[in-house]
Amino acid sequence: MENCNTHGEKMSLINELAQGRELARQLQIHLNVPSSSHGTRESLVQKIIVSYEKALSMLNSSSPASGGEQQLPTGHAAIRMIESPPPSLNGSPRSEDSDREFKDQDNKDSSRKRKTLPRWTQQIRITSGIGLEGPLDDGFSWRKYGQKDILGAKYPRGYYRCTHRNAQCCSATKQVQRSDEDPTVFEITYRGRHTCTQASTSITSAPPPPPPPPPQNSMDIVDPQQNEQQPQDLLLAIPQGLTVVTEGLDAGDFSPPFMGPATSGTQYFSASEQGFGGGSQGFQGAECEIAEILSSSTSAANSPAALGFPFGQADQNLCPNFSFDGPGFFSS
DNA sequence: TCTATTTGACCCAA
DNA sequence: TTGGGTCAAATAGA
Repeated sequence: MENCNTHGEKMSLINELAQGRELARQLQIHLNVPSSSHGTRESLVQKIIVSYEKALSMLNSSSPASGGEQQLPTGHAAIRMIESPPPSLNGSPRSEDSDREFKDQDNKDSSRKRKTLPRWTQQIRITSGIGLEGPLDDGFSWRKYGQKDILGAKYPRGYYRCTHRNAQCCSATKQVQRSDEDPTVFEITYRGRHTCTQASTSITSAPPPPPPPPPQNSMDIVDPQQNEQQPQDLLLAIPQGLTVVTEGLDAGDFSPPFMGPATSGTQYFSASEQGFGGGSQGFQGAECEIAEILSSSTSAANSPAALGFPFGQADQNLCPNFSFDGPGFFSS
């Protein structure tokens, strides 16, 4: 474990730096996109700063000796990364642990600790007519468990967890935050991975499409051309054409090079209704499996390769239909 | 009756 | 101390 921690720190550091670089690239791209919102740029700058500060903090205080816990001294969003440092190590016991541990018996290793789950973000832009009902439907059953106004954000953030949380101990959650700068853009932050089999079960009856994002470092690029869409209309009826951008921002355990530096820059998913229907099932099923694979690999895990692997393999072994390119995102 | 959503309160991390 | 994340009771809808 300690090794993992030490190694983990290193990885975290690397990830932070790589993330910073990625974000800088994104920013660069955004700067070249006239229609890119100011807010987006700012948020990128923020992320870059945070990222580098974290990296510096790690370096400064970094005596890996500190076994475990990757607390970031200066305390910013210490959050993120880390797949599953056992709660016990993670410290901060307290009533919380005693209480919750009890309740969250299922997800022991990811208890309710906020920072222990890997996170990654997708930005989804609704460009035209895909029905947007409730939370963006990514193929999984989510149950809303909360909503909160976020400081500085125009729109409240919705909190969702996997419907099968109890039944199948699935600890996946997601947060949906609509961009205040560009209401057509939804930032979806996924946490944890689906360990449930809902995908496979729901598949039998014609369900929806695909999935959440494989953690990966990519970009959040907004299609300039789509920018003209009107929020209201879009929200009511989104014809077809939804763009999804993922940022593996917080997936500390995922190595940046995952997608390959050159290509990772632009993970720009677009989906049409057609895309939804087709391949979605397989995708979905695969996704869940992937989640499992990831879970295991990440917890074991230190090797980026191991992380990248599942996708490539899953793609072929688990489900031929698995593809990021055609994943639908909203089902109706 | 069951399931999902809403919402106020609580707790934790920063 | 504050903001974010989660819980759980109340409520609504199927």
